This record gives sequence, C-alpha cells and structure tokens, in this order.
Amino acid sequence: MKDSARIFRALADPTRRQILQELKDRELAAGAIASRFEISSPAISRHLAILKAADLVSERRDGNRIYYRLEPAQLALHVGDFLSHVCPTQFAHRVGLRRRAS
Amino acid sequence: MKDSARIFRALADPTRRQILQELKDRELAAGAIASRFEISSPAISRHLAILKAADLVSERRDGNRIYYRLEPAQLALHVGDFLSHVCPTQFAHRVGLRRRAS
DNA sequence: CGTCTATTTAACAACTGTGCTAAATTGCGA
DNA sequence: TCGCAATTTAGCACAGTTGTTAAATAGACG
Repeated sequence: MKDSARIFRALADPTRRQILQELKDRELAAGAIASRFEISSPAISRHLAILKAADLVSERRDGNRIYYRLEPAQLALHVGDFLSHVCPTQFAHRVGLRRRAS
Repeated sequence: MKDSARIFRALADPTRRQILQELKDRELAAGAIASRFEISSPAISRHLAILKAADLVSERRDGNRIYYRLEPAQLALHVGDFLSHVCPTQFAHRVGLRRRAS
C-alpha cells in the first residue's frame, strides 16, 4: 500500500484524528491516551498501531510505559501535497517539507 | 455526521482522491470520469455521490449528461484546518478563502 | 521467582464499504 | 410514443474496520 493511502486511511477515523490532536504538543503514554476516550485500551492500542504504520506517530518505551509522539512530517508532506495539487489556489502551500511549488 | 468527518471519509478511498484530481482543472461528465477507471460506472456513480455528499464536488445536468465539478472550498477549509491545528509549524495555515497564494 | 501494572495480541461479533450485475430513471430525438 | 444513451438505484457478495473481552507479553520490584 502506498504511503499516502495509509495516511488518508488512518485519517478516516475520528478517534485517530482526535488522538493526533491530543498528541499535538506533548507525548503521551498509551494509557494516558486511552483514558481520554470512552473506548477500551485494546481499541486505542490498535488505533495507535495504525497511526504508527502510517508514520504519523512514533513510540518510545520507558519502563512499563510506551509513549507516543506526533510525527507531523509525513502528515504535512502527503496531505499538504494532495491539497496543493487538487486545490492550489485556495490553499497556499506554505508547507515546510514540501518540494518546490511548480 | 460532521462535515469534516464526511470529508475525511470521502478522502479515504484512492479512487475518490483520483477523481478529485481528474476534476482539478475541468468539469467532466460521469461517463468521462468512469472511462478513466477500470471499475464500472455504477461504482463510479456511487463514489461521485459520496464526494457530493461531502461537498467536494457539485453536479450540473446538461441533457443526458451530468457534469461534475470540483468544489475546493470545503476541502481546503476542513483539511487545512486540521493540518494547521495538528501541525501548525510544518504547515503555515494560510488556508481558505484567500485568493492569492504564495 | 511471583506479582503487579502497562500494553499489546488474539478471537470473535457487528457493522461498513466496495465491487458487480440487473433494473430503473431521465432526457433526446425520430 | 418508442428507442437509445447516460446515469443512478437496488440487491447481493465479500472484504475490511471497529469494538468487545480474554489471554499473552514486557518491565519493575519485593
């Protein structure tokens, strides 16, 4: 599966989008993330695995805990690329990691 | 269902993303779109319905044909909003209804 | 080692999404 | 009105997603 496909798929779920927002400005352990949602930790764990497979988060183990951190590079790259391709006018692609605009 | 949820769901399918790209700089009739893909026209028709429900395209009937046109406003607004929330640094949120980019 | 905590993996049910073919709809023109 | 072309809607099959609970794994610490 293509990178961008994995990313758009990952973004399709509202819980996963919210997880990304929670991780916006700090890393959080899996349990801390799970406690912010109604659903069970196994469910959250799988969401995290999907986000990680899409390179949207990274994980770091510390003892018992596994901390997740937002990795905005792929997100900005692929989604920004898509937007700047499909609607370049509405969307000024002032994206950090983007290649030169044509 | 929330607007942004509909939009992200609509973007999850690769065929639908490609349809949006095809419509980037011209409107196309349903049949013309279908002929660009391997899958059947009923399948394309349903994809178009999903895109329309998400306000990503509009349709215009002309005789027998139904022409679809890209509607970039919602796309830029909601997806851009999400990006600028989640990764504001990588992504300068000069999004939206602004005319002039870069 | 035994046990507690944090987290993931497994197994399963329910729901959703996507494709197909066949049938219905809509509009044009003889 | 009849028939044709373009498109959508309906019905069905199958694959994928998402949640649950129960079991497994990993690390810390007595």
